[in-house]
Amino acid sequence: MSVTVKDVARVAGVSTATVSRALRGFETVDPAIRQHVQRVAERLNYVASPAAAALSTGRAGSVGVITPFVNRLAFQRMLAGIESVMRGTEMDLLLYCTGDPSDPHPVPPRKRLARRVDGFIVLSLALHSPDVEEISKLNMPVASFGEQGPWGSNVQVDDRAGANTATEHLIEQGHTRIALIHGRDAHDPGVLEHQRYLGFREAMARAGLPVDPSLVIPGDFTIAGGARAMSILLESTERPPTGVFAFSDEMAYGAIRVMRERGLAPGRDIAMIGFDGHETSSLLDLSTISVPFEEIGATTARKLLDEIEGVAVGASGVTVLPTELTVRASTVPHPVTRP
Amino acid sequence: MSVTVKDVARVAGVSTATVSRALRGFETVDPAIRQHVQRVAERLNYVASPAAAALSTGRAGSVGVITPFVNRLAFQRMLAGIESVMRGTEMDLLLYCTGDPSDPHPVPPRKRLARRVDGFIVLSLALHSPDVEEISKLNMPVASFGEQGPWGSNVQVDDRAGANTATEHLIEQGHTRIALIHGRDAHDPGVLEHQRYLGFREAMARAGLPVDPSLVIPGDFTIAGGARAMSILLESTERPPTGVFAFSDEMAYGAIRVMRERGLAPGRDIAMIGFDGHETSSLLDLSTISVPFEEIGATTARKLLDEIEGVAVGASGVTVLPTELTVRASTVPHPVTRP
DNA sequence: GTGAAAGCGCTAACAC
DNA sequence: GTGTTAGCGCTTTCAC
Repeated sequence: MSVTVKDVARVAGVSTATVSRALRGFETVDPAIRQHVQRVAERLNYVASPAAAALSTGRAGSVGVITPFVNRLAFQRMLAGIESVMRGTEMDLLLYCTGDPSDPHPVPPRKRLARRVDGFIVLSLALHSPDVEEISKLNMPVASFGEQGPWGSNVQVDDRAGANTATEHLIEQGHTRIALIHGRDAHDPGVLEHQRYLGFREAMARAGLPVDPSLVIPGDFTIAGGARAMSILLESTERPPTGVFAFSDEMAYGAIRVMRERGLAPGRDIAMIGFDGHETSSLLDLSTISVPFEEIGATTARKLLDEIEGVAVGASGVTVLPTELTVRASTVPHPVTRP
Repeated sequence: MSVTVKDVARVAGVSTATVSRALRGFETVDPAIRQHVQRVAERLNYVASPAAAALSTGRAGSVGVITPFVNRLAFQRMLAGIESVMRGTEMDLLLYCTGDPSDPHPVPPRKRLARRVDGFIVLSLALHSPDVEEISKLNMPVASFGEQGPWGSNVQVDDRAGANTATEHLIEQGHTRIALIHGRDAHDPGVLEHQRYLGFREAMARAGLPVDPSLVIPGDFTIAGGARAMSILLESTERPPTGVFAFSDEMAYGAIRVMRERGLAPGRDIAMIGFDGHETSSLLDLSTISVPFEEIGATTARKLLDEIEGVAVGASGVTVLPTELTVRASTVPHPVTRP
């Protein structure tokens, strides 16, 4: 079918073993021969079959990225970071979408994941999701972003502190009636966003402010969901909030849209702060907690590679990356002449 | 190391061939035996080694997505579409970033791509890029979005018509001094955006309007690039344009940011229209040409699968997806009471 | 330093 | 229908 080691060996006048060694740059090969073999391989346009190599070595030569969502800005930014690291590697990048609660996965994850890769990068999977269990059963190198699972390597941001800061910021601006747009089940301790919820509650408690349950609305982490949440806040609440903290910039976008549709201006009528720090948020003058997602992706990827290489067997530990409060006009309407 | 066909065969009391056939649901296996084998495999937690299967069948069991950029909204949306199709498949999804002019790829693409996948989804690669050549040399199933390469299956949007419509829209609003923020080399016929450029020129010509070269600025398809372009338009031009057409929403975002920083409002002071129709554009009241990227991704993926299955050998042809003009306040400032 | 040969785990002829 | 057997293309002992 295509050119194999044998062909290269024959043409180069050496054994297949030597070809294999030469092409992988082993020191134990006579430099002259190595060069010769490489040249022949080049000329023959030889590329080793990854499948055969994988079968023989037991290493797949690739890593898998597992995430519940591909259509979120945070994912895109993490993927960019991962890609930038993997690019310098010989390894392939596989993408697995799973854990999306709305998808009753037809193919059981284990079957998809096992044996195909040398390790996994797990992004933002809920801790108690069945997939997490499957993955850890696979007993392979794993590096994750989000809550630390039953594996060693993990990257986090201090969601709790970030949420705390965001809430404090609203409080400092004089708001006492603060609404929360969370994702799905912020109250559930097994869920990623729970940390943010804790941070929110803490800040409120510290300021002696009550958390009005009718002001805590799910927004599904999407723009549309954020819009729905804001509609609820504006309609079905007798007394609307004066400040809103959304657990993601995207939900804040939706909320802002709804506000505008009703002639309300973020920052002037209702203060709004998001979480994520996406680039588009600066255009909307949205205050937010900036999260270094690109760096998160890159760091997670590097950790996984270390684990695979055996550099950090078992655990390269937890890395906590900082978040940062970015203040814009949606919380602090500055007196800029804005025609 | 782990459980293999042999183990299953031994436990089930049949041959490895039967195991293989049973597990893949062949009709030629006694239903009772098939069930039995499946049960045993299940109990043993057996998962076939993809590497071995690939080596044996000559099929990799995966498809590769090739794109020059991962950090663009358009890519994310196409990827979401691709993923939604691949999810229903047994195939893996590999991601290759290449063709980014700023990256002197250290690993030659051919070596990365050959033999690893059963086919490629090629997104937005410039026609004359070396990668395109490499890919077609590989002689594998390919489905692409963008300009039609030397392969059969292709998905496009009518960029020319879209750009035409956008430009016409500005002209209809009474603009005669219209600036263009393109990506890199709109003049180069081998480049994707060239079609948009043609559409722009046509509309201008038809209206008898001149294309002022000093109003044609590259923006690199990024927010930052769009901002730079707008700065140039506002500063180094004696007479700024009254209307701006950006070849991507993202560049329009940057342009809008710069306008705002100078107290200018899109739609009121300068009309602005983008291209892509991303969700965030509605928040910025940005008029745009909406492109169905999710559908593009899904359609391209389906075409590739067809090619791989042999359903559409050689060429499933070209599919042109429609774009749509979305008018918002950045070009038609409606008299809405906007406090 | 290099070659011969035995796998890696699966599939596909071919024979029964 | 099912089993036997010969690979798929590479890597890797183990001799030399």
